[in-house]
Amino acid sequence: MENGWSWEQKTLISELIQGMELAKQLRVQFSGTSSSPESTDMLLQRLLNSYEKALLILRWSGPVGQSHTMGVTAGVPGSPISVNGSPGSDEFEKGLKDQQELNDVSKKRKILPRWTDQVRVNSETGLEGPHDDGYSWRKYGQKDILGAKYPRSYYRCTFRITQNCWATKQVQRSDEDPNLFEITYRGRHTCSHATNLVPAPSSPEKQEQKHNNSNNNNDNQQKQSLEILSTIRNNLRVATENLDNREMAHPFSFPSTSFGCMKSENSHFSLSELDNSALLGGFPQPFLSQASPESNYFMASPFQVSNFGGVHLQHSESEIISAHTSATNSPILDIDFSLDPVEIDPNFPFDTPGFFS
DNA sequence: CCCATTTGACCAAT
DNA sequence: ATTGGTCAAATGGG
Repeated sequence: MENGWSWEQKTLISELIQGMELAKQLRVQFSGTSSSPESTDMLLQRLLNSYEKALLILRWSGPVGQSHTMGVTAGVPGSPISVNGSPGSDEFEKGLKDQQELNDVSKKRKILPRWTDQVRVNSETGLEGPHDDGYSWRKYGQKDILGAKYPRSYYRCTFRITQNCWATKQVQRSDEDPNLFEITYRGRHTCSHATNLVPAPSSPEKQEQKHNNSNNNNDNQQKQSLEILSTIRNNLRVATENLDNREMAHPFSFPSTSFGCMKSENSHFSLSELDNSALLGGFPQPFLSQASPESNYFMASPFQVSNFGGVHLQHSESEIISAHTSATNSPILDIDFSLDPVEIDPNFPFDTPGFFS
Protein backbone atom coordinates (compact mmCIF):
# COMPACT_ATOMS: atom_id res chain seq x y z
CA MET A 1 0.00 0.00 0.00
CA GLU A 2 1.38 3.29 -0.91
CA ASN A 3 0.68 6.14 1.29
CA GLY A 4 0.97 8.74 -1.32
CA TRP A 5 4.13 10.36 -0.24
CA SER A 6 6.58 10.82 -2.98
CA TRP A 7 10.03 9.52 -2.59
CA GLU A 8 11.36 13.02 -2.29
CA GLN A 9 8.93 13.82 0.40
CA LYS A 10 9.84 10.77 2.35
CA THR A 11 13.44 11.55 2.05
CA LEU A 12 12.83 15.07 3.12
CA ILE A 13 10.92 13.93 6.12
CA SER A 14 13.50 11.46 7.14
CA GLU A 15 16.18 14.06 6.78
CA LEU A 16 14.29 16.43 8.94
CA ILE A 17 13.71 13.79 11.49
CA GLN A 18 17.29 12.87 11.53
CA GLY A 19 18.29 16.43 12.07
CA MET A 20 15.84 16.69 14.86
CA GLU A 21 17.09 13.56 16.47
CA LEU A 22 20.59 14.79 16.38
CA ALA A 23 19.55 18.05 17.89
CA LYS A 24 17.79 16.21 20.64
CA GLN A 25 20.76 14.07 21.35
CA LEU A 26 22.80 17.16 21.49
CA ARG A 27 20.46 18.62 23.97
CA VAL A 28 20.56 15.54 26.10
CA GLN A 29 24.28 15.80 26.21
CA PHE A 30 24.13 19.42 27.07
CA SER A 31 21.57 18.98 29.72
CA GLY A 32 23.83 16.46 31.33
CA THR A 33 26.53 18.94 31.83
CA SER A 34 25.82 21.47 34.45
CA SER A 35 27.96 23.93 32.65
CA SER A 36 25.57 24.36 29.81
CA PRO A 37 24.55 27.93 29.57
CA GLU A 38 20.93 28.72 29.55
CA SER A 39 21.09 30.07 26.07
CA THR A 40 22.32 26.80 24.69
CA ASP A 41 19.29 25.04 25.91
CA MET A 42 17.05 27.62 24.47
CA LEU A 43 18.78 27.62 21.18
CA LEU A 44 18.48 23.90 20.97
CA GLN A 45 14.86 24.11 21.81
CA ARG A 46 14.29 26.61 19.10
CA LEU A 47 16.14 24.42 16.74
CA LEU A 48 13.85 21.60 17.63
CA ASN A 49 10.86 23.79 17.23
CA SER A 50 11.97 24.66 13.78
CA TYR A 51 12.18 21.03 12.92
CA GLU A 52 8.79 20.47 14.34
CA LYS A 53 7.32 23.19 12.29
CA ALA A 54 8.99 22.05 9.15
CA LEU A 55 7.68 18.58 9.62
CA LEU A 56 4.29 19.83 10.45
CA ILE A 57 4.09 22.01 7.45
CA LEU A 58 5.23 19.21 5.31
CA ARG A 59 2.61 16.92 6.62
CA TRP A 60 -0.14 19.41 6.64
CA SER A 61 0.41 20.00 3.02
CA GLY A 62 0.11 16.30 2.73
CA PRO A 63 1.44 13.82 0.30
CA VAL A 64 1.08 14.51 -3.30
CA GLY A 65 -2.30 13.70 -4.60
CA GLN A 66 -3.44 12.35 -1.34
CA SER A 67 -7.08 12.46 -0.74
CA HIS A 68 -7.67 14.10 2.52
CA THR A 69 -10.74 12.23 3.39
CA MET A 70 -9.08 10.89 6.41
CA GLY A 71 -8.11 14.21 7.65
CA VAL A 72 -4.72 14.71 9.05
CA THR A 73 -2.48 12.18 7.63
CA ALA A 74 0.11 12.07 10.25
CA GLY A 75 1.10 13.73 13.36
CA VAL A 76 4.67 14.41 13.87
CA PRO A 77 6.01 11.77 16.09
CA GLY A 78 7.31 12.77 19.36
CA SER A 79 10.54 12.63 21.14
CA PRO A 80 12.70 10.52 19.05
CA ILE A 81 15.49 9.42 21.20
CA SER A 82 18.40 7.53 20.00
CA VAL A 83 18.41 5.80 16.72
CA ASN A 84 19.90 2.87 18.46
CA GLY A 85 18.73 -0.44 17.24
CA SER A 86 15.26 0.49 16.38
CA PRO A 87 13.90 -2.42 14.44
CA GLY A 88 12.17 -0.19 12.09
CA SER A 89 11.87 -2.20 8.97
CA ASP A 90 11.12 -5.35 10.85
CA GLU A 91 8.31 -3.69 12.57
CA PHE A 92 7.16 -2.37 9.35
CA GLU A 93 7.03 -5.78 7.81
CA LYS A 94 5.29 -7.07 10.80
CA GLY A 95 2.72 -4.39 10.64
CA LEU A 96 2.24 -5.04 7.02
CA LYS A 97 1.72 -8.67 7.63
CA ASP A 98 -0.71 -8.02 10.36
CA GLN A 99 -2.58 -5.72 8.17
CA GLN A 100 -2.83 -8.23 5.44
CA GLU A 101 -4.07 -10.83 7.80
CA LEU A 102 -6.52 -8.38 9.05
CA ASN A 103 -7.81 -7.75 5.65
CA ASP A 104 -7.93 -11.30 4.56
CA VAL A 105 -9.69 -12.75 7.46
CA SER A 106 -11.57 -10.23 9.40
CA LYS A 107 -10.11 -11.30 12.62
CA LYS A 108 -12.21 -10.27 15.44
CA ARG A 109 -9.31 -9.53 17.56
CA LYS A 110 -9.15 -6.18 18.97
CA ILE A 111 -6.15 -4.73 17.36
CA LEU A 112 -5.57 -1.20 18.24
CA PRO A 113 -2.97 1.03 16.79
CA ARG A 114 0.11 0.54 18.78
CA TRP A 115 3.39 2.26 18.87
CA THR A 116 6.19 2.60 21.27
CA ASP A 117 8.24 5.45 22.34
CA GLN A 118 11.23 5.88 24.50
CA VAL A 119 11.59 8.59 27.00
CA ARG A 120 14.65 9.42 28.86
CA VAL A 121 14.30 11.02 32.16
CA ASN A 122 16.73 13.20 33.90
CA SER A 123 16.74 11.43 37.16
CA GLU A 124 18.41 14.12 39.14
CA THR A 125 16.26 16.97 38.12
CA GLY A 126 13.49 15.89 40.34
CA LEU A 127 11.58 14.42 37.52
CA GLU A 128 10.02 11.31 38.78
CA GLY A 129 8.88 9.63 35.68
CA PRO A 130 8.12 9.95 32.05
CA HIS A 131 4.54 10.18 32.81
CA ASP A 132 3.50 13.59 31.76
CA ASP A 133 2.81 13.23 28.15
CA GLY A 134 -0.12 15.52 28.10
CA TYR A 135 -2.90 13.12 28.69
CA SER A 136 -4.72 12.04 31.73
CA TRP A 137 -3.91 8.49 32.57
CA ARG A 138 -5.18 6.27 35.25
CA LYS A 139 -3.12 3.39 36.37
CA TYR A 140 -4.95 0.14 36.40
CA GLY A 141 -2.29 -2.42 36.84
CA GLN A 142 1.27 -3.31 37.32
CA LYS A 143 2.96 -6.50 36.43
CA ASP A 144 6.33 -8.04 36.78
CA ILE A 145 7.55 -8.98 33.39
CA LEU A 146 9.60 -12.00 32.73
CA GLY A 147 13.20 -11.09 32.38
CA ALA A 148 12.61 -7.48 33.09
CA LYS A 149 14.10 -5.84 36.04
CA TYR A 150 11.35 -3.40 36.60
CA PRO A 151 7.65 -3.98 36.59
CA ARG A 152 5.48 -2.77 33.82
CA SER A 153 2.74 -0.33 34.55
CA TYR A 154 -0.53 -0.18 32.77
CA TYR A 155 -2.45 2.96 32.24
CA ARG A 156 -5.67 3.80 30.55
CA CYS A 157 -7.21 7.06 29.71
CA THR A 158 -9.00 8.64 32.57
CA PHE A 159 -11.98 9.18 30.35
CA ARG A 160 -12.52 5.64 29.29
CA ILE A 161 -15.93 5.39 30.77
CA THR A 162 -17.25 8.83 30.38
CA GLN A 163 -15.99 9.43 26.92
CA ASN A 164 -15.39 6.01 25.65
CA CYS A 165 -11.77 6.70 25.17
CA TRP A 166 -9.83 3.51 24.85
CA ALA A 167 -6.34 4.76 24.73
CA THR A 168 -3.95 2.92 26.95
CA LYS A 169 -0.29 2.92 27.55
CA GLN A 170 2.27 0.71 29.14
CA VAL A 171 5.33 2.03 30.80
CA GLN A 172 8.33 -0.15 31.11
CA ARG A 173 11.50 1.00 32.66
CA SER A 174 14.58 -0.07 30.88
CA ASP A 175 16.75 -2.60 32.57
CA GLU A 176 20.09 -1.18 31.79
CA ASP A 177 19.29 2.46 31.77
CA PRO A 178 16.86 3.21 34.53
CA ASN A 179 16.42 6.65 33.17
CA LEU A 180 14.99 5.28 30.03
CA PHE A 181 11.38 4.38 29.82
CA GLU A 182 9.74 2.58 27.04
CA ILE A 183 6.18 3.54 26.62
CA THR A 184 3.82 1.62 24.47
CA TYR A 185 0.71 3.37 23.42
CA ARG A 186 -2.35 1.58 22.26
CA GLY A 187 -5.27 3.22 20.75
CA ARG A 188 -5.78 6.85 20.41
CA HIS A 189 -7.54 9.36 22.44
CA THR A 190 -11.05 10.13 21.56
CA CYS A 191 -11.77 12.00 24.67
CA SER A 192 -11.06 15.46 23.56
CA HIS A 193 -14.49 16.24 22.34
CA ALA A 194 -15.40 16.85 25.88
CA THR A 195 -16.59 20.01 24.30
CA ASN A 196 -17.36 22.76 26.64
CA LEU A 197 -14.46 22.46 28.88
CA VAL A 198 -12.98 25.42 27.21
CA PRO A 199 -14.11 27.75 29.93
CA ALA A 200 -11.10 27.34 32.05
CA PRO A 201 -11.98 28.01 35.58
CA SER A 202 -8.88 29.74 36.58
CA SER A 203 -9.71 28.73 40.05
CA PRO A 204 -9.41 25.01 40.20
CA GLU A 205 -11.33 24.74 43.34
CA LYS A 206 -14.26 22.48 43.25
CA GLN A 207 -16.62 24.53 41.31
CA GLU A 208 -20.00 23.05 41.10
CA GLN A 209 -20.13 20.54 38.38
CA LYS A 210 -23.79 21.10 38.19
CA HIS A 211 -23.29 24.58 37.00
CA ASN A 212 -21.04 23.54 34.31
CA ASN A 213 -23.50 20.91 33.52
CA SER A 214 -26.01 23.38 32.40
CA ASN A 215 -23.38 24.52 30.10
CA ASN A 216 -22.89 21.05 28.88
CA ASN A 217 -24.99 19.95 26.07
CA ASN A 218 -26.26 16.77 27.55
CA ASP A 219 -27.65 15.37 30.65
CA ASN A 220 -25.54 12.32 31.02
CA GLN A 221 -22.49 14.43 31.12
CA GLN A 222 -22.62 15.05 34.75
CA LYS A 223 -19.89 12.71 35.66
CA GLN A 224 -18.03 13.77 32.66
CA SER A 225 -17.82 17.32 33.69
CA LEU A 226 -16.73 16.15 37.03
CA GLU A 227 -13.85 14.33 35.50
CA ILE A 228 -13.08 17.29 33.40
CA LEU A 229 -12.75 19.31 36.48
CA SER A 230 -10.43 16.84 37.98
CA THR A 231 -8.45 16.95 34.82
CA ILE A 232 -8.22 20.62 35.03
CA ARG A 233 -7.07 20.24 38.51
CA ASN A 234 -4.42 17.86 37.40
CA ASN A 235 -3.40 20.19 34.73
CA LEU A 236 -2.79 22.93 37.10
CA ARG A 237 -0.98 20.75 39.47
CA VAL A 238 1.30 19.35 36.87
CA ALA A 239 1.88 22.67 35.33
CA THR A 240 3.17 24.03 38.51
CA GLU A 241 5.24 21.00 39.22
CA ASN A 242 7.03 21.18 35.99
CA LEU A 243 7.89 24.75 36.20
CA ASP A 244 11.30 24.05 37.45
CA ASN A 245 12.48 22.49 34.31
CA ARG A 246 14.00 23.81 31.21
CA GLU A 247 10.56 24.42 30.01
CA MET A 248 10.71 27.79 31.54
CA ALA A 249 12.59 29.07 28.64
CA HIS A 250 9.63 28.67 26.42
CA PRO A 251 7.81 31.61 25.19
CA PHE A 252 4.42 30.03 24.92
CA SER A 253 2.32 29.16 27.81
CA PHE A 254 -0.94 27.47 27.38
CA PRO A 255 -4.18 28.13 29.01
CA SER A 256 -4.06 25.17 31.18
CA THR A 257 -7.26 23.59 30.24
CA SER A 258 -9.17 23.53 27.09
CA PHE A 259 -8.09 20.32 25.52
CA GLY A 260 -10.17 17.48 26.56
CA CYS A 261 -8.07 14.88 28.10
CA MET A 262 -5.01 16.68 27.08
CA LYS A 263 -2.96 18.21 29.66
CA SER A 264 -1.17 21.21 28.57
CA GLU A 265 1.86 21.37 30.68
CA ASN A 266 4.02 20.84 27.71
CA SER A 267 4.73 24.43 27.54
CA HIS A 268 7.08 24.25 24.67
CA PHE A 269 4.39 24.04 22.18
CA SER A 270 5.35 25.87 19.18
CA LEU A 271 3.16 28.03 17.13
CA SER A 272 2.42 25.13 14.95
CA GLU A 273 0.95 23.50 17.91
CA LEU A 274 -1.50 26.25 18.27
CA ASP A 275 -2.36 25.94 14.67
CA ASN A 276 -2.92 22.32 15.21
CA SER A 277 -5.34 22.91 17.90
CA ALA A 278 -7.27 25.21 15.78
CA LEU A 279 -7.22 23.06 12.76
CA LEU A 280 -8.07 19.95 14.53
CA GLY A 281 -10.91 21.38 16.37
CA GLY A 282 -9.40 21.14 19.75
CA PHE A 283 -7.59 17.94 19.19
CA PRO A 284 -4.06 18.79 19.77
CA GLN A 285 -1.21 16.47 20.01
CA PRO A 286 1.83 17.12 22.02
CA PHE A 287 4.11 16.92 19.15
CA LEU A 288 7.68 16.31 19.59
CA SER A 289 8.20 17.63 22.95
CA GLN A 290 11.04 15.67 24.28
CA ALA A 291 9.25 15.19 27.51
CA SER A 292 6.05 14.18 25.90
CA PRO A 293 6.19 10.92 24.13
CA GLU A 294 2.58 10.95 23.27
CA SER A 295 2.72 11.34 19.61
CA ASN A 296 -0.42 10.41 18.01
CA TYR A 297 -0.38 9.24 14.53
CA PHE A 298 -3.22 10.13 12.38
CA MET A 299 -2.74 8.57 9.12
CA ALA A 300 -4.87 7.57 6.29
CA SER A 301 -2.83 4.59 5.51
CA PRO A 302 -2.55 2.07 8.25
CA PHE A 303 1.16 1.88 8.13
CA GLN A 304 2.44 4.97 6.74
CA VAL A 305 5.50 5.04 8.81
CA SER A 306 7.29 2.28 10.47
CA ASN A 307 9.95 4.04 12.36
CA PHE A 308 9.41 7.67 12.65
CA GLY A 309 11.93 9.36 14.70
CA GLY A 310 12.33 6.80 17.37
CA VAL A 311 8.72 6.01 17.57
CA HIS A 312 8.13 2.57 16.38
CA LEU A 313 4.80 2.06 14.92
CA GLN A 314 4.11 -1.54 15.33
CA HIS A 315 0.90 -1.91 13.60
CA SER A 316 -2.15 0.02 13.11
CA GLU A 317 -5.65 -0.87 12.46
CA SER A 318 -7.15 0.70 9.47
CA GLU A 319 -8.82 3.82 10.48
CA ILE A 320 -12.49 3.83 10.58
CA ILE A 321 -13.90 7.20 10.74
CA SER A 322 -16.95 7.34 12.79
CA ALA A 323 -17.71 10.88 12.20
CA HIS A 324 -19.21 12.20 15.23
CA THR A 325 -18.18 15.66 14.78
CA SER A 326 -19.46 18.53 16.68
CA ALA A 327 -22.70 18.14 14.86
CA THR A 328 -23.65 15.07 16.74
CA ASN A 329 -23.94 15.90 20.29
CA SER A 330 -24.61 12.59 21.88
CA PRO A 331 -22.16 10.34 20.26
CA ILE A 332 -20.95 8.57 23.26
CA LEU A 333 -23.99 6.67 24.20
CA ASP A 334 -24.77 5.88 20.68
CA ILE A 335 -21.49 4.26 20.16
CA ASP A 336 -21.65 2.63 23.44
CA PHE A 337 -24.69 0.65 22.70
CA SER A 338 -24.94 0.28 19.05
CA LEU A 339 -21.41 -0.62 18.28
CA ASP A 340 -18.69 -2.58 19.76
CA PRO A 341 -16.35 0.15 20.69
CA VAL A 342 -13.33 -1.95 20.20
CA GLU A 343 -14.12 -3.29 16.85
CA ILE A 344 -15.40 -0.13 15.48
CA ASP A 345 -12.60 1.90 16.77
CA PRO A 346 -14.58 4.93 17.71
CA ASN A 347 -11.58 7.04 17.22
CA PHE A 348 -12.43 9.71 14.88
CA PRO A 349 -9.00 10.82 13.99
CA PHE A 350 -10.05 14.00 12.48
CA ASP A 351 -12.69 14.55 10.07
CA THR A 352 -10.53 17.02 8.43
CA PRO A 353 -12.14 20.00 9.90
CA GLY A 354 -9.02 21.89 9.25
CA PHE A 355 -8.64 21.38 5.61
CA PHE A 356 -11.34 23.60 4.50
CA SER A 357 -9.12 26.33 5.70
C1' DC B 1 -16.33 11.11 51.11
C1' DC B 2 -14.31 10.89 46.69
C1' DC B 3 -10.95 9.50 43.87
C1' DA B 4 -6.58 7.35 42.30
C1' DT B 5 -3.34 3.83 43.17
C1' DT B 6 -2.04 -0.70 44.75
C1' DT B 7 -2.15 -5.42 44.39
C1' DG B 8 -3.67 -10.10 44.21
C1' DA B 9 -6.95 -12.57 41.46
C1' DC B 10 -8.68 -13.61 37.26
C1' DC B 11 -8.65 -14.18 32.26
C1' DA B 12 -6.93 -14.85 27.71
C1' DA B 13 -3.44 -16.00 24.54
C1' DT B 14 0.49 -18.78 23.57
C1' DA C 1 1.21 -24.34 32.32
C1' DT C 2 3.15 -19.94 31.75
C1' DT C 3 2.99 -15.21 30.85
C1' DG C 4 1.01 -10.79 29.83
C1' DG C 5 -2.95 -7.91 30.45
C1' DT C 6 -7.08 -6.43 33.04
C1' DC C 7 -10.30 -6.33 36.89
C1' DA C 8 -11.74 -4.94 41.13
C1' DA C 9 -11.47 -4.95 46.16
C1' DA C 10 -8.61 -2.86 49.41
C1' DT C 11 -6.02 0.94 50.65
C1' DG C 12 -4.61 5.51 51.29
C1' DG C 13 -4.41 10.53 50.36
C1' DG C 14 -6.64 14.90 50.10
